[in-house]
Amino acid sequence: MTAPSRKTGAMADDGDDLHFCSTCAFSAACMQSGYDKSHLKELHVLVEHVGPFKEGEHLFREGDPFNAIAAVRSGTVKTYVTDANGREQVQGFFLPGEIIGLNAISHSRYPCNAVSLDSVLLCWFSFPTMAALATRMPGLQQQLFKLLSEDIGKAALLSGNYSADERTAAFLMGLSRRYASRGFSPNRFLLTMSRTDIANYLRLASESVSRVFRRFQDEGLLRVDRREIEILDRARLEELSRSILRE
Amino acid sequence: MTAPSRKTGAMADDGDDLHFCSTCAFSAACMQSGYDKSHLKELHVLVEHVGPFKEGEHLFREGDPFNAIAAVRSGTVKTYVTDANGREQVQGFFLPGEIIGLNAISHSRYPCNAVSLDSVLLCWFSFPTMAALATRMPGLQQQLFKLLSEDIGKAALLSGNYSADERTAAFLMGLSRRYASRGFSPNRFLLTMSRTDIANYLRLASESVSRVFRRFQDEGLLRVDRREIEILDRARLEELSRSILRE
DNA sequence: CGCTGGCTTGAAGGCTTTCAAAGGGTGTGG
DNA sequence: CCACACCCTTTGAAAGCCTTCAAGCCAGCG
Repeated sequence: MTAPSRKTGAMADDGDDLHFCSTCAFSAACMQSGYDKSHLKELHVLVEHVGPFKEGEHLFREGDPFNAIAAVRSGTVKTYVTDANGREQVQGFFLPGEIIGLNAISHSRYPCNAVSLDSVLLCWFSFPTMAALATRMPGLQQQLFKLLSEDIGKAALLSGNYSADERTAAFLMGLSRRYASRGFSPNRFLLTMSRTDIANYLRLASESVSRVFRRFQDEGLLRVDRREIEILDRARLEELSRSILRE
Repeated sequence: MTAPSRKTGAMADDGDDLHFCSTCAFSAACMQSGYDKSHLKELHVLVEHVGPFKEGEHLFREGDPFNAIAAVRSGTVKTYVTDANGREQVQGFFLPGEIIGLNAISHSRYPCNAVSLDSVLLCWFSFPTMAALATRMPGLQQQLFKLLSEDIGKAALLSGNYSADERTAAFLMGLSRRYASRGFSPNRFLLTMSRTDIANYLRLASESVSRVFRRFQDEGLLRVDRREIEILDRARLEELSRSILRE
């Protein structure tokens, strides 16, 4: 699967008039044959390219009226809620090609905050428009069902009572796989989030994340230099994360 | 919202030829006006009533080919997976009117086991058929999106690092509300699952569940007699579960 | 050069688990 | 109808893992 023709500059990799970014979660629905150009065009027309958002800028906040889902085009997005004690609970990190806002469909408002961790570009899809189009494009409907269903499973993953080691390993292997599927190295990547963010996501104290990283490094599983990660013993990390990722 | 006409006997409360059980999660899509009888009939025709399943009987197992979702008509269903260490991880309990199998849509196979905790009757919906019908019934499509989206949120609820007290309180208040919405007493109900099941769901040791129940009783929050629960201090339990249930 | 904020490291404490054993229903067989 | 066994549940005590608290470290930056 080769990338579509690209433009250069800040708004790059947004595909041309009749093609979508190859990394987008909707690409399967868009690029498959069987639909005529008019359908493709309809889907394309409902996309609104927005950004760039600067680091720390919010894409939406809890309680904002919901009307659209978003595909990350570049950068990383963190979603989170603030609990009764004022503590931040990170719900997820979204890499390019991944979809934000699916958990808002059942409400009329976004149930969480979304903030950019670096420079972020988005494709914004009006959800009512997309749902209407889905009634005429079974492939699109199917893709939406699939994305929604996947997120149910993802949310269940970290709910187990796993050890700090298992959680951390699963987090790293998860990132590794997702980067790999975008064509990046699975064994060397940069963490775009802080230790605190990772800890809030894994439901650990940030000190615990530090300690696990340190120990993983001492045991030769990986190399950590600030936010730079290198996987050294993939097999062992897979083993540790097996119970969470269910391969 | 009154119940539809009912029959007596084992297969009771399945509605008549043109009405669905009023407690079913699809009732909103079915009973709303705006659809003519033929649509209702189509939806009704794709339903297959099955059961009763006896306690401990499996509705499906992890790895079984997926082709249908199910609405619980009566009884309680538990879904679970077995992790790498052979430990059971309970994913959820499903009361009458609730839908099982939504997390299977993204796979071709069920990603978990489903077992009945008591005598269970089901409405079985062929998912391909339902999806096809949804392209002609926007209300049905919307309802499916909504149910899927809700489940994402539900799965995220218990993933926080909450205390045993908060988890237990949230579990009880959650059950209370769900029973209440079905027309049962919110303050007195029977637990259909064992302490072990509750513990596996809440990610606690079963001993911890016992201890919390005991302490809640000593503090006058509730009365526990084996599987019989009576809520005595609803305000305090709501308070405890607030951070999980988010109001 | 010193400040700031994120990260790391150490030690003490707490909540939950684990291990162990007793209690109490339920069902079966005598 | 009673006795016994089985299993779920409850209770107690010790251990473990992670958190909390506290302080030091390091890179980036004004």
